[in-house]
Amino acid sequence: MYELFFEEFNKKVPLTAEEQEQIKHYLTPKKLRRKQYLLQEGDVCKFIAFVEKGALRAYSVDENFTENIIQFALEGWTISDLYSFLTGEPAVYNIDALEDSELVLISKSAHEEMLQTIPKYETYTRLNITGAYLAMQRRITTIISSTAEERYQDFINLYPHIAQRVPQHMIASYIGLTPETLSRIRKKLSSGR
Amino acid sequence: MYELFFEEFNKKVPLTAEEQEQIKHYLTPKKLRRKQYLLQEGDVCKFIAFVEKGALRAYSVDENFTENIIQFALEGWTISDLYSFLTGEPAVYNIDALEDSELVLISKSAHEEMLQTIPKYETYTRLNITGAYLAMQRRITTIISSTAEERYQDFINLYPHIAQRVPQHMIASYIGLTPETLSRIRKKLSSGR
DNA sequence: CAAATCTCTTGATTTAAATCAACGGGTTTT
DNA sequence: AAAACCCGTTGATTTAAATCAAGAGATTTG
Repeated sequence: MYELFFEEFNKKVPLTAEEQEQIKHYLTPKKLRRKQYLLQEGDVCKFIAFVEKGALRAYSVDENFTENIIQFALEGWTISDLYSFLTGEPAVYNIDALEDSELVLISKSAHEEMLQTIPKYETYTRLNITGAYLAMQRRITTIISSTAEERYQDFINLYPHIAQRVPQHMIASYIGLTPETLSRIRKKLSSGR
Repeated sequence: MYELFFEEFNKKVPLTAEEQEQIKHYLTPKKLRRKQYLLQEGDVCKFIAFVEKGALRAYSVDENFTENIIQFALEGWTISDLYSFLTGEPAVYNIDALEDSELVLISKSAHEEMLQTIPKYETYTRLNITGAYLAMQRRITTIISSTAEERYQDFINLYPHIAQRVPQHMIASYIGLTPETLSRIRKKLSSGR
């Protein structure tokens, strides 16, 4: 249990066996069926979820019932409405499972206690958030300065594994396009380039 | 010296007088004239800069010599090409001063040594990057799901002080518009709403 | 297994924003 | 103080992407 979680943790900050045991006590496993919610808009986000298996997404829904995909999380990734988690404000995102999934949950109290008592957990947290920040900065740069076609290419290069598992219209949303536009871009790319 | 830096630090993580002294040894002051570069694309970013006074921007320049503004930093904010700083890769951004500015620089070695030896510095770093991450997520959400007009309104609400000090065409770039489009949006907003 | 729901595609049309171009007022710069 | 540059505005035109609409396979669900 928690194999992948600790594999990823050790990649960032190597742990002794004892430290690993200590951290285990703060973790909670959770299984989620496809289409089940982990979090709904308006609820307070009470955990950070690490994906051991499966795939999730975070998204908002606007006035016209259009879904805006904010984030995907496959195996080895972490997902949460971090703003809600940190501030206690109601979540602005929904998070649900795109496939049957297995998660490792870190509750708010577990998170805070580990930050206070396990220095390596703070380092782990810092490295995680730093990585997420850099990925997001890249995403903004791409969105602001690239055409639709370039954005799609960039996405495919960066996340080929996501492209294979996730419906196309969600990818369209993630890169800020309508499904129709993405369909046409793909057609163009596949045919005469 | 370093008044604002420590004011902001203490807001996030309260320091004793001794800790403050200890940290001071790792800091370097730097003055920058308007239009001077702090960092040029291609150089390795060797510091994190905290703005005591003045205003800076980070931006890239594309094939058509168009500037893409990635970030503004006024008093109390931090600016850097974090990817370059952390990995040692050449910077993809330029950073220069929009006004005569006074900075506090933290070199890479100072940063790493403080992370190792001063737990409160790691906490400070974690909180900083977390805040930057949340701000960036908000920015992405706005860009992906809002019209040009909404993006501008959002910017004005969030950063009224930047809007007052920075040329309009840079704000246009920051929110992903051409200067002409922003000019027209402003006209529309100021007249008949 | 039939119905319902998803998902992607294609076509026609509209629309928001970019592009191209020119101008006038400011502000540096020399 | 003249020249050069920077900045915002406005107009005409183009273009990329959105919207509206319909249909055809897949897949899920009852």
